[in-house]
Amino acid sequence: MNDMQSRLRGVAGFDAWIAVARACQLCQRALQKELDPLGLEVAHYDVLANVAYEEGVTQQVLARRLLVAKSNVSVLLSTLEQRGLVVRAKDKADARVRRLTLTAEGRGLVEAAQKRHAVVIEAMMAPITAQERRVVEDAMTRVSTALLARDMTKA
Amino acid sequence: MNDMQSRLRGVAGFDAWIAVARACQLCQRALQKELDPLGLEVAHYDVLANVAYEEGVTQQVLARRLLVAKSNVSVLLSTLEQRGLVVRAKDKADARVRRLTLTAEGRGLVEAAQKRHAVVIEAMMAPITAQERRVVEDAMTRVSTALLARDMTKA
DNA sequence: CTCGCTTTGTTCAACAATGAACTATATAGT
DNA sequence: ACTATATAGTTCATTGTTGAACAAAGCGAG
Repeated sequence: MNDMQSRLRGVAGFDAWIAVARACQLCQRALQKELDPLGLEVAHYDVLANVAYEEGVTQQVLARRLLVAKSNVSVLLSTLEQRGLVVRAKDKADARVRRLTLTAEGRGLVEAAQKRHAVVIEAMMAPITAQERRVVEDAMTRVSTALLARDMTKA
Repeated sequence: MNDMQSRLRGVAGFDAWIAVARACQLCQRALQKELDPLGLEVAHYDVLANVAYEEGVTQQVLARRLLVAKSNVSVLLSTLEQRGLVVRAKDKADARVRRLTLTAEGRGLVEAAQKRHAVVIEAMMAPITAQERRVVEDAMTRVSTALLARDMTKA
């Protein structure tokens, strides 16, 4: 799916999709490279950035947002907690849920990471006009909706 | 990077990019689900589809196209060869390279898979106009170029 | 109250992808 | 020719991600 000139040439939108998938893959790598000096994996950064955005978020919500398995979130958070970047606090109302917050160190790191993330985004979006960005965002949002609507995403 | 409402709100193009990444992730899942009945992983399908497109392609070229490690291509092909879908033939001119071709069974399978792939692409692209598709393809191509140009992708 | 059913999070075994080290062939410079 | 360097492919140890099974806590209907 990443690829490729693999050819479904007849299918409308195929070439467009290949371009999207390719750009995505390359962006992932670029971001990883940018985060390397911070000793941060993209997966860890994703978690931190989301906790930064919404302090007190739960792991389930995080998993759904990031589109990763909740077991994975659990493991990622164990690491981040051990590194002293995140705190898992028991919710008072519901003893099942853990509310996630950043430590001061975590906040510092995520801010540094976001600066680097911004560099990547700006560099790769530079050749795209504001209008194009709007079209892309709009179109991709509808693609996601279409995929979710048909429930093409889960067993 | 997949995510998220994680917020670099100030950065132009960030939201657009999030939409792209999310759509990508969802598409990946949708395709996998569609290929499940054929007993085919997306990674294997990617390889088969590329060999179908260019018979006689080499593993290195394949790896570069698919943006995966060549060691991975090697393993994937071992599996596919054992399943009788692909043949690795020694090149006569250069004894290092293996030329890849599909068996009759491989061709049959990849055609079936492509039909299913087409279903996914068509479903998700349905709500996007032809003009939008052009904009998206064009924009994403430039994004890839920008990322490659700065060599933001490799150590 | 309590018997099911759902939800949150964890653990674990299986597996897929990676980078590094390696073999073997080929090519270029002297 | 001869060494050095580059390329094609494989192998292997490591790592990240997943799904299934699980424990613990809440919820809802009788």
